Parts: sequence; C-alpha cells; structure tokens
Amino acid sequence: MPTPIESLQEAAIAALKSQYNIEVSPAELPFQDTRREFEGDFTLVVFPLTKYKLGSPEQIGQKLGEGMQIQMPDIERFNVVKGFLNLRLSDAWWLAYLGSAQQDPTLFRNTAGEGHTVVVEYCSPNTNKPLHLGHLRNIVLGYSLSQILESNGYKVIQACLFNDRGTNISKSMHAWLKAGTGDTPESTGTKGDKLVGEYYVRFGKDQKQEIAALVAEGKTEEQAEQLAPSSLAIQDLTIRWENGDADVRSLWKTMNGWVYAAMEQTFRRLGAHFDRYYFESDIYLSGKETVQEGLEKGIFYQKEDGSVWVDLSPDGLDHKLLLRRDGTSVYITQDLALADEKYRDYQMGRSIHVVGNEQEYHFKVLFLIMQKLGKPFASGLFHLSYGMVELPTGKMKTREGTVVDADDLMDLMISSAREETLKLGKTEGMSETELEELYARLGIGALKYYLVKVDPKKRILFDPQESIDLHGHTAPFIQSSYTRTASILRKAEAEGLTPQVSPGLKPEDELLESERSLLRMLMHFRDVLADAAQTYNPSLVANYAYELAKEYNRFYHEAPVIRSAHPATSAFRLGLSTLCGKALRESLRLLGITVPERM
RNA sequence: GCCGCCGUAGUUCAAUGGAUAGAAUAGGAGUUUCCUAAACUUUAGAUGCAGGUUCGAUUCCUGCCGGGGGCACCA
Repeated sequence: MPTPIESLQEAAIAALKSQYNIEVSPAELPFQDTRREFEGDFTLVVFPLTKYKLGSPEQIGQKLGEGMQIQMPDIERFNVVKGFLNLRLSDAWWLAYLGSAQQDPTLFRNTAGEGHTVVVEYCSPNTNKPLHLGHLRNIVLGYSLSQILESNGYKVIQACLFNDRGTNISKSMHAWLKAGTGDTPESTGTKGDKLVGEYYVRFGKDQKQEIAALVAEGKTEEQAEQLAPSSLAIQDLTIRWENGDADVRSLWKTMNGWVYAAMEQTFRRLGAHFDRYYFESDIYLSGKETVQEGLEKGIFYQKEDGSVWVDLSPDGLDHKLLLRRDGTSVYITQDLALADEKYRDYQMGRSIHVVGNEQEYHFKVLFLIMQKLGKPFASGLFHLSYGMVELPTGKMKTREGTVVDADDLMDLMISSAREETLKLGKTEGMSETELEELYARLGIGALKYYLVKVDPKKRILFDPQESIDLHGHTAPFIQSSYTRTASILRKAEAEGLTPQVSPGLKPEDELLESERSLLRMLMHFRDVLADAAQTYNPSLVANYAYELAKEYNRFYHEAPVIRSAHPATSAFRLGLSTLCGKALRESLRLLGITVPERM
C-alpha cells in the first residue's frame, strides 16, 4: 500500500507529465507537513522545479495544484503562497486513513531490517566502581537504540563488556587487603559496587599521600609515582593475577562477584537487560592471536625491541602500538579479539559500540585495522559516539567526589515523583504496591527521558534542579497525556461506547485542525522510527512522543470526546484517542519508559 | 603543535538547504460548576563574528573568536 506521501508524489508526477510533459522523479518532489500558519496538510516546495523553465514558482504551483486535483480527487483544495503549494485533503480521506490505521497491525513497525542481525554493545563498565550518571546516558541510549532497531525488523543482540581485570581492579583489591577488615557487602550492609568503589577511592588517597611524601624527599613527581609502595603493590597484584596466583584469583572473583550482583540490581531497576555478557578477562589473551594474524599478513610490523605496531599514516592517522615490548596487551588489543568473538557468536551484519566521544580516535583506529585485516564484519562496525554528561560545575571526577551516582540519582528522582504525586492527590484507591510502582515509573521515566531527549552527539549539561522537574518537556508530561487517553477509554467503555470507527461513518462536524494534525502525526510514526534507526538517534523518537502528547493535549482541551454532540463524532474521537494512546505508549516503550494507566 | 566536535531566547533543547527560526523553563496576563490543571490559552524574548555558494543558509564552504575532547609501551 502506498503511503500518502507516495500517493501525492505519484499524483504530482502524473500532473507534471500531462500539464508540462516533463518526467520528474519522486526525489524531486519533497513533500513536507504544512506549517500551522497556512491552510493545508502537505506542502510541496516548488522552487526546485523552476529549473525546467516552466514559469514562475507561483504559476507552476497553481497549475500543478490543478493537475494534482484531477489526478487525486481527495485533494479538497489547495493554495499557493510564494513558491509553496499547500494541499488540503478531504475529511473523508482522513477518516478512511484512521479506519485503515486501526486495522493495521504494523502501524508502529518497519521491516527494513528483517533477516539482519545487529550486536549493540553498551554500558560496558569497569568493575572497580559503581555506575554513575555517564553510564546512565549510555544505558538509556543503548537500550533505546536496541528497541528501535528491533522495531525496524532487526534481530538485536544486546551485549555488555565487563572490564574486569587490570590495574583498576588491583587497586580496589590492594586497598581491601591493606585495610585487613575482611569487610563484605553483608557485613557492612553496603551495596557491593559501592564497597569496592570505596576501596578504589581509598587507594587513590593513600597513593597520593605516598607520592607527596616521596616528592618531599626530593623525588620527581614521575619517580615518586613509580616508587610509591601502593604502585609497586598493584603491579605485583596484577602480575600475580596474570600468573594465576590462587589467592589473588580467589579474591578477584569474590570482589567482582559483589560488583556483578550489585550492578544486576541497578540494571533491573532501570529495566535494562543484556543477552550476552563478555568479560575482558576471558578475551584479553586472544587479542594476541589477532596481532599474530596481522603480522603474518604483513599488515602489522615488529620493532627490534619486540613491540608490535600498525602504520596508519597512509590513512591520515598515526603509528599505533598493539603489543608492548614485553608482549603484554594494551587497551586496543582486547577489542581486536572481541570483534572476532562477536562474529563467531552471531555472524552479525552490523556491530554497534555505544561509547563516549572521548574514544572516537580509538574506534577509528580499531575499525581501520579490522578493514585492513579483511574481516567480513569490518564494514558493519559503527561507533555510536555520544557527548559527555557534565555538571554545572564542570566534568565529573571520581577523585574529586563530584560523580553523580546512578543509584542515588534514581532514588532522588523517585522521591521527587512521590512528592509531586502526593501533592496532586489523584491516586485515591491505589494500593501501596501500585503507588510504589507508579513513583518508579514516573521517576525513572523522567530520568531516562531527560537523558535521551538530547541528540546523542551533543554533550548534556546535567542540572539537578531542572532534571527533577516533572513538568514541560518531560516523560511525566507524556505519561500523563497517555493516562488521559486511558481515562477516556475507561469511561467510554463504561458507557458502552466503542472506539471502532467504521470507515464509512462520517462525523457530523468538520475535522478540527488538531484532529488532522494528530492523524498526520500517527502517519509519521513509521517515518520517525526508520529515521531513528538509520541515524542511530533515539532522541528523534523522544521528540516525536513529546510533540504528539502536546498535540493531543491541545485536542483534549478543545474537543469533547465522550460528551460530543454527535455519536459519530464521539466514535471518531474515541478511535483517534485510542491510537494516540497506543502511539504514545509505543514511542515511550522504545525509550525504555513505561506508562501508568492512572497518575 | 596536530586532528576532530560544539557555539541558537536569561537558561536547557528543536529545526531532510525552504515560508514569519519552533519548544520547554524562568518572567507578564488569563482558563477549573466541562472526559485527570503533571494541562491549556496568551505575551515578551535568540542563529558568536566576517565573507562565500544559492532563488533561498541555523544547516554547505573559508577565515576569525569562544568552549569541550582526542593525539600514552594508561584504560
């Protein structure tokens, strides 16, 4: 079935053929929505057609409009303003559209991705400290993108890589051993990731003191850093870990276990879930095999000291180290292996890494190397690079204690939702469990929306004051718009009204502008969905949901649904409300946000 | 130094090269015997600077100014 835009383009092509005898492609006929201040539903910008020397834009618009009306009688009337041809479709056409949309099981789905597999890797935390605000943005983006791809027909694997080894985790282990208290999450009543994080911070403080003392003795900053007892201790721990020292491995397993359990809790609260976990400790060694492969293919080269490099200067980049002279791997080495691993597991056509923009260079290098190695998946690699989350006071820094903790922030948002809900007092009759669920929906929803409504490429300035606001451009605004549709449907059902609109049923009144506008927006759902997938941009869905909610509220205030004078109008508005509700719920679902039926 | 990113109302965000640059928030004025006022209506307020391409530039190109980021045998 052709989309309305396609029908219009077809009509325009036929009209141009018969009026001017010229052949144009649909691409030359960019229809867009008519702006509110003009009359019409769809607008064609005529200017590009002036290249055919057919006359002034106004003349072309006029003649084209006339020709299109002949081709498509549903064009009720049209007007030409400067070079813009505004077309208005008949009420009957829009009613028929609503009728068909109600029957359409794929109203909110696309099929472009069918038969293709995509791996989306996101979150990917270190196991030495808890999740923070930056991770939240990452998770919301990754989760949402996964849903969006799935709704476009792709088979999606959500993956999370735990950076679970190396100097960072050694730091926490060392501080824990040094404290000698044998603290556990159970003994201290502290969430596992928080406990490990505390030791990580403690390590930093101790090391800093040691360095200061050494500097006071006359050492340089650099020497002091190397000579500090803490520094030596973590080197030792890391080496013992790599050699499989039973004690170190056992402690490592225990502490990481605390962290996994704790993060799982946080994921659950966020509604995030992964199909597959990867662990750096499992794969870091096999990166060396890929390095070997590159050497054999002559793509990498080895220096006299034994270190391995790749020369990317022909591609405008630098020489990049892949293996240290002592044969140990660097950061990028494990990623070489992980890419192969994912392909072995899923044979994906596309592999997306949701990682902050500070690592753009890293991924540029990684993808280029994959290309040079001739990996079958190389062309499908993509770095979804997003901007950092900053505080009004600047960047978040663990060492300076300015990090906004993920769990704390969720708690704050939920209590803010509770406060606001109680203030409004509209939840009479809800059980304690239902209320808690509602507060979580609203609070977590507001948080997620705050993070996903901004274009991923842009940095986010996190203002705590603004973020807990539940009015305006927020999830609760959209959620409350949904509850309006739900409330109307409940009442309608109680009164025996049905939202089913038979296409032939014509309301007595003319369609309102807000009704046309809503129908047009429903029609665009799939366009937005496709666009969001193609550009890896969930914020498009977020903004769509907001615009739709706003338009629905406008309609709600000016048009009575149940109390409408005419039954036919009531039925139509009920059908429209039902679909708007579904569209709101579905677009929020794509963002990882759920809706309540009452609030 | 080199490489990339970003500069839009007081503030936070929008705008496939298209009409008079949209919202939210903060400020001014209103709306509730009416399906949930977390709402609606209304008012005021912005494209860093200078050029260029174009019928048309917030968008593309060049230079300048301003702000992050990256360029480790760190991860």
